[in-house]
Amino acid sequence: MSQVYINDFGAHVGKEVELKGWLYSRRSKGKLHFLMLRDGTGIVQSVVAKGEVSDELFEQAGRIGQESSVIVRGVVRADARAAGGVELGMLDLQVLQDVKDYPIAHQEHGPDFLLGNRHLWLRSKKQAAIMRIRSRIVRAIRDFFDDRGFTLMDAPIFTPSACEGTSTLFEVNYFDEAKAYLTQSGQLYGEAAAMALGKVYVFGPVFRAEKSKTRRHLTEFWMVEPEVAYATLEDVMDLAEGLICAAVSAVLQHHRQDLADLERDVTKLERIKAPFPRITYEEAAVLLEKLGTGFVRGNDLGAPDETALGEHFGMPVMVHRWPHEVKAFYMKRDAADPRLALGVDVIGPEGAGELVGGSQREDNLDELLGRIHAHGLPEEAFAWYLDLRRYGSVPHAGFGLGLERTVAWICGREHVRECIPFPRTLNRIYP
RNA sequence: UCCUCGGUAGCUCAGCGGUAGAGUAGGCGGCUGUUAACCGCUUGGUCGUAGGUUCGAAUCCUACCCGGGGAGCCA
Repeated sequence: MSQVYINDFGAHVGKEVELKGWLYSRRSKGKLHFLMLRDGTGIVQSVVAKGEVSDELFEQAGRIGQESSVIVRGVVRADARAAGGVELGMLDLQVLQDVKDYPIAHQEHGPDFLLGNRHLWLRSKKQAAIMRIRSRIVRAIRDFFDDRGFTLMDAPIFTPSACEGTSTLFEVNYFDEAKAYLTQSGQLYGEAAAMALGKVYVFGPVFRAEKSKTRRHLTEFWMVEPEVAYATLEDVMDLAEGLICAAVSAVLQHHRQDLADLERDVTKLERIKAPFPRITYEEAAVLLEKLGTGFVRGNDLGAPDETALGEHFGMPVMVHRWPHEVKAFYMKRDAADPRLALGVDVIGPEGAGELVGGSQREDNLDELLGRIHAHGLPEEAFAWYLDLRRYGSVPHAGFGLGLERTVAWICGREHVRECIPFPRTLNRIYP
């Protein structure tokens, strides 16, 4: 007899199966034990009745501790009294390891405790659901780009200098003489790749040594960064819109149970459909002044501003054409108004914050050189990047989407640190 | 870096000058359909650390350490 996974139990009603997993929890009632078993694909109730199995097995089923590893043989049966509609009538129990004093109980725990026990916390129902959804979103992202003829062009993690010249970087020794930095963005390399392959995307971890400790920040997180030759700002706004819709729809299609376990209000996800509202920074400013968030015109959007915009539209909203002062040096200016940069932020609803930041890139060599100097950046570090404007420069654009923020939004989680297997934050590098 | 809140049993917390508490987890016993099961009993503590005030400090004061949330910056 072969192993059957819990998420396939529905197709095995009436059959004898073998479940290989762990004891999630137990409720006992005299001559009846209800063992909640998990195997990584779900949780199912297994029922053991005294008299139907050996006394020894019954006693053992009532004694083993939470997270004991077990192989259970039994008959799958439909029963409305069981959560999920099916349960396993236990016939035999093999205990690989009987566990005592598993640290994480089925009760509220504080974040410090849970994060310190992240290696175990991942076993809990909601955390497992988030990880499955994260995996699905990654797959949806890759499918989205692969299906559109993009080439995956991963950027280096070690870089000789800052990509954007703004964030604080993690410094590492690169053998004896050189210093290297952990990348904060693959974008500049993505631009080189786009000049070679046309449509590309970079997908990997990035690192920020900012001393940020908020529910939206990690020091190590994943970002997908498409870059498209001959594309305009409007082109990549379409692309970002399509990407977000694809991710949401893939999760809705494949993860109803996980969303239910997370108590996610799916009606809010079901109405995420293109087109997303597109407003200029100026229009956003007028709206924010009306909403009274304390927004100061000319500044970047603060977290309360982003939340207010998200709530106002109930949909990801694309804010484009920003004052160039608040945006990065590589963004192209708007020909219609040179005070504006051709950048776009996609702000998620429900307090998700900035999911995407993108722009049309400056493709003129002299403009870009001037911008690098104006920002006080070392020209020599950008020599290769400037070459892209010397040899066949073309209009091009791209964006970066923060994976954990997207996962947090779709899963309805408050903290991005629940949305990556092992989060790295300002105060935490363990486990 | 700044602002703010907190650190008491394995965990979640109450206690806020006068004998260290509850729930939960763990242990023992009971219960044939439980859904965070329930009922009875029970083990479990350098009250973050170091000073200080006081007859007496978990409680008040000071410093430090650790963590949460937020600002700035960003995805």
